[in-house]
Amino acid sequence: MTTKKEIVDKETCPAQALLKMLSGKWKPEIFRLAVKAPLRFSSLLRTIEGSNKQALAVALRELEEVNLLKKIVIRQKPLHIEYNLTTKGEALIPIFLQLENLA
Amino acid sequence: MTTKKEIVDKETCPAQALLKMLSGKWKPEIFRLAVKAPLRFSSLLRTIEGSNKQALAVALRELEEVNLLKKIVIRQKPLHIEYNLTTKGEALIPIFLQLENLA
DNA sequence: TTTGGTAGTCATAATTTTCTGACTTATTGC
DNA sequence: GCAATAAGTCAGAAAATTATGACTACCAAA
Repeated sequence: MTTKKEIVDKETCPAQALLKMLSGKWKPEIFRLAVKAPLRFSSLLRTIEGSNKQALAVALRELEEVNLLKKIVIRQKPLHIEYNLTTKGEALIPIFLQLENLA
Repeated sequence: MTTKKEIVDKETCPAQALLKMLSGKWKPEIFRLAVKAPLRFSSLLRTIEGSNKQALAVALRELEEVNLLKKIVIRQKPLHIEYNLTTKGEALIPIFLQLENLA
């Protein structure tokens, strides 16, 4: 059974881990857009107002490192790269949706 | 029925709101400790290694502002102030616990 | 009305994050 | 090989966040 103990155990606390994974100015927004559709670097740059290449590159890399996004290289006319939610990323969606019901 | 649409709607996105409410160096840890027991300023200062008055004061005020903590003034021998989770704060616990099951 | 304890505030300094703009790599088609 | 396009990297500058240490507010008991 799951108890309050777990949320209180510093080393394992999953909430702290999640907050860390999604910390930073752009990661939440990138994750949110990834729920909608696969991401492309250049369109992300156009879509996310006020962002810049460096910011997005770092955020995408970090989201990849924590296994929320996966990078897919598509060898085509001009090089294409797509970022998709991983299984772990998808698993967050129903949890986040529950936040709807908070006052 | 709850759909992906909601997590994708920028203005209302509850996940973004939550991440914002708990952003910053100390807020996650303060929230975590508040799950265990009511908080007192001075003991928090002793407990959270590396923190300082300013940091904690700001974090506590912000957690209060978003209605995750409530402040209770206890008029006693020396002034006492307690911070407790609000109903909204309590409501987050079961949601956070589900994060246990993520890879 | 002074003392002692808790709970802070405030201005400034240090640190961390983020931004800007120039430069690099990779691939395809000519 | 050379140009064009996508996807970046990098160093230095700017901005935002966090830390430090001195100071203040409040209350109760003596």
